[in-house]
Amino acid sequence: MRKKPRYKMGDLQLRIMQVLWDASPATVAQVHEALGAKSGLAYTTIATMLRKMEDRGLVAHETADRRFVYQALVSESEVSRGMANDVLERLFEGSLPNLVSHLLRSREVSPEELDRLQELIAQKRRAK
Amino acid sequence: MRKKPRYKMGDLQLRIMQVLWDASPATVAQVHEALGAKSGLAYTTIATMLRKMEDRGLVAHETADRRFVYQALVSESEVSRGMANDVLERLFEGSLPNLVSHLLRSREVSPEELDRLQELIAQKRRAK
DNA sequence: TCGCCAAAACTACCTTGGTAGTATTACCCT
DNA sequence: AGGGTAATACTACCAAGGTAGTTTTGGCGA
Repeated sequence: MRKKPRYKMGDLQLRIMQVLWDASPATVAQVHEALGAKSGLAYTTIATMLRKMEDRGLVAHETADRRFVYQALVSESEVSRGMANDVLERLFEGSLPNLVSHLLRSREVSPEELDRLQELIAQKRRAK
Repeated sequence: MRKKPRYKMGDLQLRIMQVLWDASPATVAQVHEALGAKSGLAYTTIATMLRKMEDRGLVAHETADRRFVYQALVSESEVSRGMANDVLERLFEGSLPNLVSHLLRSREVSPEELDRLQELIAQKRRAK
């Protein structure tokens, strides 16, 4: 059986996933294109990475027209949840307020963001 | 010169840092003790790891009484900030509300936590 | 049919984290 | 002084992420 693919991944892998998340099935060339511009990575680097990611169950490919078309197997949502929860557990004792408190102290937060946060809380409260 | 130590670290490294954060200067044995109980790691594993971490500038040691006494060089705060901001930037476009929204949807949040969150927002608003 | 070309396959190498065995050292006790 | 012992130093390995060159393959156009 397919084991749960670890949401944990490196930087390049995440960048690749992001490409796949918004340009759903994509060829190696397309992924390379989407990243390569600024990153200056070789085509083969992307191809190798995609193959490794397929081994880990993060993506899958099918062949079309003699070239591989890759597709994400894990959703952005799962990965985000995984990584966010990970930080939460590893550093903030699983407490969302602890995390938020830290972040409010250490970064700029616009009034609009505060509004949105407040709205989110209120909403959650209502949903309870 | 000593370059900015990357807050990014693996699991064991973080666990070791956590020990150092709350038992400030500690010998290898003490760190091992603090972790070893459940983890079953070899003494030398901890020693090796600490040496590697010293190379990366995460910790420093001095010798006392023929053994190394280690001390964290980066604060929990810095590391937390670093890792939290990292997730924020990499996955939530740097938007705290996006992160919170995601987390509120994907995990249990007690009423007390909601209270605390609300309080944090209000407080931040006042401080503005 | 033959060769070119693009894409995939294979191979290789480096770094870092993790894990630990073995060797060395140095102090202290008898 | 000699030996034991506890700590560090050294060495080795493995896995995964990252990076990319080289080889193979297969289809297509001349």
